[in-house]
Amino acid sequence: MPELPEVEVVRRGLVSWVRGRTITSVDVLDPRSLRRHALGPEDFIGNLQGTTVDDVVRRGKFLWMPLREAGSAAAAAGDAATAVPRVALMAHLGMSGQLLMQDPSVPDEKHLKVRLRLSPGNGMPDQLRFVDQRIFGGLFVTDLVPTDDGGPGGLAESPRPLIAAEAAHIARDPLDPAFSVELFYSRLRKRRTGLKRALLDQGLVSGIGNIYADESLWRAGLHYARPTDKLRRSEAERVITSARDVMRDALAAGGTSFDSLYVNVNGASGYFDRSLNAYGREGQPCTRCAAVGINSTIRREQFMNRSSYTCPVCQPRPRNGRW
DNA sequence: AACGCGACCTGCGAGC
DNA sequence: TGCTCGCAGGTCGCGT
Repeated sequence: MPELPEVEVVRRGLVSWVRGRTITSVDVLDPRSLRRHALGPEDFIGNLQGTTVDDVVRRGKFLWMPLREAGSAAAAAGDAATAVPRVALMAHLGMSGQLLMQDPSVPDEKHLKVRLRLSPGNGMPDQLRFVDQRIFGGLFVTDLVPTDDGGPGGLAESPRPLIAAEAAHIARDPLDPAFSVELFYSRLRKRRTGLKRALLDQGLVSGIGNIYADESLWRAGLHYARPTDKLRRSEAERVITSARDVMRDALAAGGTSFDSLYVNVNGASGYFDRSLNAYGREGQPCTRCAAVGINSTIRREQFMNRSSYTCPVCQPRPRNGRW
């Protein structure tokens, strides 16, 4: 479930099932899914067993669960205020990762990689399973670190002062209430690259992948090759507003899924694929052009070794000297 | 800096 | 029935 809306669908599903539950045991069925956990499966398992899931947090496409240690001094003293989680179970879904809540009676999925057994929870499923066909995703335990990514024009970190270390290098995403267009624009203007490459750069704005980059650019009526250092402030604002709108709409539809690989924690697919205007629509009419009687078809081009979909009429390619 | 690649993987459909 | 090829919602790290 790759881009932001799909990861957020998972986060929302997960939080009601796992918050407050204790991880009783862990099965690592394929250590390749722990590639980013440097100390290996035993360490991974040891770090998780006996901890309690405090929350489920997301930034961009990274998802993590801050963990409370059962045996910590603060917890033993009953001092909830100081029992602040210091570590988190991090998940990145990559291209094909899934987090599924399953009853123990459900047979193992073909690509089941890691199984977490949880303390009993009022009839809720007792297993959290990480399933990943292509193994580009993974799980690992990491520290929670303070981050200062407000910067000029940025806002102070309000809801979550701590960020999982491996997600500290990425920027806020457009659905983050503290996302700053001002900061985005000032960073964007310093880049000398094309707009789509910038949108896909998680250090500049996170959560946007190939689908939502194309959809955001289409909504904003901007071409992917528009040079970032010459972009107008109004255009930068428009593409971010478009990204936010399209991702909110996608979220409301349960995300985008073309097949059973992209499902929520209960295994259900979203239906935003029906609302896509550019991505995957090669040869089909541009809906915006059609609405005003213009005949235009969506074009597919290779860009950054992947497909880009644009309308040649309402997203004109930049020409030298213009813009 | 920025970019172009290859690496990491499995599976599916198209075409022969 | 096979085979090869191209393609897929991502990220990281290496060269230049």
